[in-house]
Amino acid sequence: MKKHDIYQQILDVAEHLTQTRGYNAFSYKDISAIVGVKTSSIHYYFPTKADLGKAVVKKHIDLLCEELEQLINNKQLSCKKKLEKFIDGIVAKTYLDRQKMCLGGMLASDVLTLPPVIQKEVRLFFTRLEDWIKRLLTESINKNEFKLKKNDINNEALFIFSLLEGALLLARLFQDEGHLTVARKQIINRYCKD
Amino acid sequence: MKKHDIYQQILDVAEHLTQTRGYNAFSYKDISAIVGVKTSSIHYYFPTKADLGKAVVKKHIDLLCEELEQLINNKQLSCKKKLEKFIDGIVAKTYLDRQKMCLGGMLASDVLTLPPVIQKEVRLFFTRLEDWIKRLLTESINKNEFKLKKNDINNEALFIFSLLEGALLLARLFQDEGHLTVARKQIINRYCKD
DNA sequence: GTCTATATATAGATAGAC
DNA sequence: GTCTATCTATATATAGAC
Repeated sequence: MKKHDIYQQILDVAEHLTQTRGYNAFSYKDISAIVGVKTSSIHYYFPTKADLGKAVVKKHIDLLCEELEQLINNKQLSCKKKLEKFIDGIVAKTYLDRQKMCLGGMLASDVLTLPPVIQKEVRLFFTRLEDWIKRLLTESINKNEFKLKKNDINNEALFIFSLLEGALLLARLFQDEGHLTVARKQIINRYCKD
Repeated sequence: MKKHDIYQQILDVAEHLTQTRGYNAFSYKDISAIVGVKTSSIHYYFPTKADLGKAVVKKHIDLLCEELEQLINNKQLSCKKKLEKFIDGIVAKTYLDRQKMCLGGMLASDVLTLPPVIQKEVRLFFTRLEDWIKRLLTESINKNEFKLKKNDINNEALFIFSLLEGALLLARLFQDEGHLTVARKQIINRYCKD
């Protein structure tokens, strides 16, 4: 049962504004101007801005996790290929798409000003992504693909996301994809020298 | 010739609010409540918020660069020690100090909403820091300390700052210093295995 | 320099007609 | 569902008295 079109449009616009301007730097009026409905109509779908913000992150997580599930289950691909596609997918949906920042990273920087319900969703966003990476790294060990010890998996996940978030942030600031290509190479070469 | 005490207090409070809440999430009223002067008095020192924001970054850069200049000129220290002190200094002044975010990183996430004059200062912030790191890496090559090629210096600087900014962002989100200890170890071990 | 008072704009949100 | 109209709060900013 698909929600109303306007509902989805509002979500999409709010997502885009969050990723470009940040949660505290867009208003219902901004959405109104783009979608073409009055702000009171937005309140009909999302009574408060916290409701809207929460829905944005939830939808974002669901879509992303669905894609990642397909990727990790693809039997045709090596772990290296999966890791490459993971990184390339993120870059394609952020920096390369109108210089958006990562939704989670954007909200992370505003974390102290966010309604608690959104804070929780942001942490969930990264927890889900980190869990995915840990599954991939585990698979790579079992298949003898990556040079890596089981004990290191947790720290490697922290490393990968720290590097990616920072690279996305700085690539956007300087409008320079270099940060991202460097980060990509560092991550890939780290586990597979061949 | 030292500026008035209130002037400095306003700057300090604005700096702190920027690093914790972000540029768009604090107001003159917030500063007023902490410093104990009316908002109109703040306008006396900083006519517009853009003036205030610019002054905050400028002062921040100046102080930081002064410290870094002393550090790099210290003949007693190895390059490894200098790099360690660089990282530890940043962490001490951000995450360990009331869970502040890096000033540059915080403003970088808001970059599309900032007055152009502040955008320029934020880029300068990172340019200055990257220049310092490049000088250190060059010194380390000349002294045969780090395993590193001259051609790699630019990319290594991008790598270091991406990793640090991302680690600061995620450490704060999860209130977990682990991201920072992992980042520190990755950077140090990268250049000196001993 | 600091204050009171005020101007102007915008924010999130609600009531009620259609 | 969408609108008009309105409310209340807050933002940045200015004028002018002290």
